[in-house]
Amino acid sequence: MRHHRNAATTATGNSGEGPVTLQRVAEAAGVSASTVSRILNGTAVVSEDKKQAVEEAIVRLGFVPNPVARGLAGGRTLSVGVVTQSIDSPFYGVALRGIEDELDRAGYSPLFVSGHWNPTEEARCIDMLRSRRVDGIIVLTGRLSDAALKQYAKALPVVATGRRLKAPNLFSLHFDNFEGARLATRHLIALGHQRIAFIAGNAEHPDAHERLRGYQAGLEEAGIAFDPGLVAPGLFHEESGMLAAQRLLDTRRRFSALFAANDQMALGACLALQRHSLSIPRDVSVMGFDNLSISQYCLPPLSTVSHPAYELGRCAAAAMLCLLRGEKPSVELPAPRVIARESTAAPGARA
Amino acid sequence: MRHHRNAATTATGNSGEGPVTLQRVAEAAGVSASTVSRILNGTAVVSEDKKQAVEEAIVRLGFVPNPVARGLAGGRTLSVGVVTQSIDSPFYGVALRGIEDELDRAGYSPLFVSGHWNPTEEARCIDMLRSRRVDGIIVLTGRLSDAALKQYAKALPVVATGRRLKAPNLFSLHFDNFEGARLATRHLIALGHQRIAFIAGNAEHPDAHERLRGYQAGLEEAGIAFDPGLVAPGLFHEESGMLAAQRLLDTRRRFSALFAANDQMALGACLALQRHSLSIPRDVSVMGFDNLSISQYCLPPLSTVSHPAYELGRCAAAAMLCLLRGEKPSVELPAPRVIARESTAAPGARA
DNA sequence: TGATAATTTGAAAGCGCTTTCATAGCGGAT
DNA sequence: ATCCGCTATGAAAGCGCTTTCAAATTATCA
Repeated sequence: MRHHRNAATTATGNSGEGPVTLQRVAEAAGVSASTVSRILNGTAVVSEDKKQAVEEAIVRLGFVPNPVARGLAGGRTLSVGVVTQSIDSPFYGVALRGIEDELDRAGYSPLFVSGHWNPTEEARCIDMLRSRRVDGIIVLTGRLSDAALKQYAKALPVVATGRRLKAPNLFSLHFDNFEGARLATRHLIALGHQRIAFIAGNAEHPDAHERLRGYQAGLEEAGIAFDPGLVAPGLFHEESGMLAAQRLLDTRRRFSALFAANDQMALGACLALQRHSLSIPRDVSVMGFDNLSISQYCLPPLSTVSHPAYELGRCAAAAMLCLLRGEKPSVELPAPRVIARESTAAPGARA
Repeated sequence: MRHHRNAATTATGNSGEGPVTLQRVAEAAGVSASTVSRILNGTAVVSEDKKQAVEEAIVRLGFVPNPVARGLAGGRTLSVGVVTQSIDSPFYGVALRGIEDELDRAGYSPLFVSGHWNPTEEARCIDMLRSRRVDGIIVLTGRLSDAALKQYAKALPVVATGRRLKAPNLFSLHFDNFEGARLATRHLIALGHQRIAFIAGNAEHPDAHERLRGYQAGLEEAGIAFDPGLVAPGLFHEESGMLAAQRLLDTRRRFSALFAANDQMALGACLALQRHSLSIPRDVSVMGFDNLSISQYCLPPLSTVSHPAYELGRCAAAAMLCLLRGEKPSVELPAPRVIARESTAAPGARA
């Protein structure tokens, strides 16, 4: 098992043999390793001439600090751990991209791990990230307790989405699901709908509850009585949306509009509706939540609530960078907004 | 900037102060660090009694080897780099999940980076992964040259998808896009279609060309002349599919079926068709490629060609694990298969 | 039984970097 | 000139592990 050589070596094909280490840079510049390190990290004042010499040597040799060694030595690894729930989630995937982009601009790289909405697994992921010496951790929603998060924040900066939480070294980013759902409901009501069914999300999901409440609030402010028989539970994925719509239809309760707690379930619901020869939006208006990119291309294009995943990721990463710099983050998420497309319309003949 | 403590420490809350290091395990077991290391890695024979003692100590202290230190010392980091093209791709996202699952079973963790279909960026990603001391690299398709990949394989095991390539320490996994596209075309022809339009993929994309060829081959074997006017270029995403279909429609060339080089473009095309008041499949049959999970929920559910992303990821990871063990991988991808759903049917009145 | 080879084991070096700690150099005050 | 307090710099220790190297132990053979 031989040490493999520094990446920079093969990449840039520098002259000398062996990897380009900080030590070699030091020799080339005629200074000590400590000095080079100090220049690299800005941890101390170094005379201008040495600084010049070192910087020149770094460029000439194509030196790239080894993050592994840095990590071991107790320094920063320039990497931040990201706990997502499922690497292939259409919603969070976009958020990951936002994180990636933002982090990249600062020279950091993300380490993605999936917790699968399982607190135990999420904790395991975080331990793993810590053992890999990440500089900070971004937790995209998930089911970890707030207390656990606060605990982690004692050891390294944490940014969490999907909650409102205040603690030292911890920043949380919350999207207003309640307001979004209320807006969506209001939109449906404004179109003239009175009987609006709701497909709820996974009960353990933090967002799910808020969206349900938003729906109820929307109903209430219009003076429409909340009918529990008009809400069906779902699991936030297409199939569950289809099943839920099915069930709703089976109860023979009438409704002219259907609001699903996310786009994926809305899509599934559309299929169920179509199977029952119900046309959208003529017979039933359908509204989703999240504004997945796919939603604008389905038939009919889905009305939904914007939930800026990319921005969410970017903001989370930006907040992390602030924390890492020791500053107090002050980023904020855009407010929810209804995106009216063709799946919603005024109630037609059949209501 | 103080060394933060080993993850295992806070996680398991062990008794002694400070992180649980290999050294501490050695002391607890009354042996030297070397011996513990040897047991951990199986690099030498150790007497049964010491082995017992060490294993007991490991469990008791909750010791978890520090991958960073391991990496530095030249050992394995138990991590493999994965170059994907875009972290939020609906197709590759699923592949990532396959990789994650398979790697996890062997105690490895993936490091995902995105190359964005840009060779320079991909190369940069790989350098980054190498500097982080990954044990191997999985490249999901991409535009890196075969030569570059072979070069990388000299330094560490490489598994690449989307190509046929043989080299020492390098394994490639290829899905038969040609055959898949031929099958799809054949399916359309079997339904009775004669004028089949095609929306091609990104020309620089390796898969795109094969799929086009498969389409042509399908036509040819049925004795249908290939009409270049019936193929429109696309970019593998929804919008480009919509635009391409638009353009096809604008040429006023008649076609009773439309085959898109992937599902995303097929979805976009469906929207364009619908905008022209063309019904699917009554007026035009639409066929996609990839079998994204969303495709079974769109309206109408999309006929497509299975392209097992999850399996692709799993196989790639399994192959990597073989390479890492010094074995020769022998995994193989399932053959393409047509998934007939409701977007394709025999040509109707209007053809 | 003594000598030699084959084992197991520990000490120590090293991976590439950061960070103390100590020293050399410096200007300013006396 | 002399002493003091600074600042810039280098030497060296250390992060947690692997791996050589050599010593210690045991087995093997004449």
